[in-house]
Amino acid sequence: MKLTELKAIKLAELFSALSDTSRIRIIAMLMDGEKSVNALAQGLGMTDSAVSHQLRGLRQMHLVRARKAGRQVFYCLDDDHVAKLFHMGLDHVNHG
Amino acid sequence: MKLTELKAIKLAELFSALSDTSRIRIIAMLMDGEKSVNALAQGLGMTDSAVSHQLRGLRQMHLVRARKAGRQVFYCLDDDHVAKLFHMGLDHVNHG
DNA sequence: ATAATATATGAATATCTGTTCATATATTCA
DNA sequence: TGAATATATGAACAGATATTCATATATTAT
Repeated sequence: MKLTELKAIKLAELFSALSDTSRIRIIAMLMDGEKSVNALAQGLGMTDSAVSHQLRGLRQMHLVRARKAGRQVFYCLDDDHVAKLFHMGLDHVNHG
Repeated sequence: MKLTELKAIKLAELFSALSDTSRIRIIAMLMDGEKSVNALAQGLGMTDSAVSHQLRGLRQMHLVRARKAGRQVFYCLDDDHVAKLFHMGLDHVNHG
């Protein structure tokens, strides 16, 4: 298959965004609907800061989207593309 | 979504396997059919050693499979699951 | 057996990555 | 305005990772 160097880099970046346990768990939580940074941090046993740092990367990859409400920021999955990728990955892991 | 810690780790490992430009390009080449280690190295401008190291990781993740023929080893994608993940990633990158 | 070839592997190194800690920004409340 | 809260950001450090180089293993050919 033909693949420009740029696309190869973009693809690697996309999968990199999913290549960490913390981010995987963030995305899994967001599948139940939007959550604030703190709610995510609480749910995952991480500091707000660590979660915020990770969300930045996910945002840049367009995997999550932010909505500001007062002083909170609620994050949700950017589109169902993300969930599809996630589930397809799970299928592979579950040895499908 | 509920996700055991083990599954989260497995998922992250799977996507990690796709999180590097070299491996992405290896997989892209293998979409055209099986290739020897040296053929991959030539095609990618990498050393045989570097490619071999990466193939080991891809093998352990069950993303590629090896077939030995004489002193050569031919690699191919393990199943079409891999190609599907790859293409779905491309869709996202191509902003679908 | 010896040489040559294809791949694999281990150690070393340079780079990248995730978390922490301190601090900044923004918003609400008193 | 000033205190409190939610999130973001930068620097620094520890741990992971990809490549290189040297070497090992396995197979074929002479």
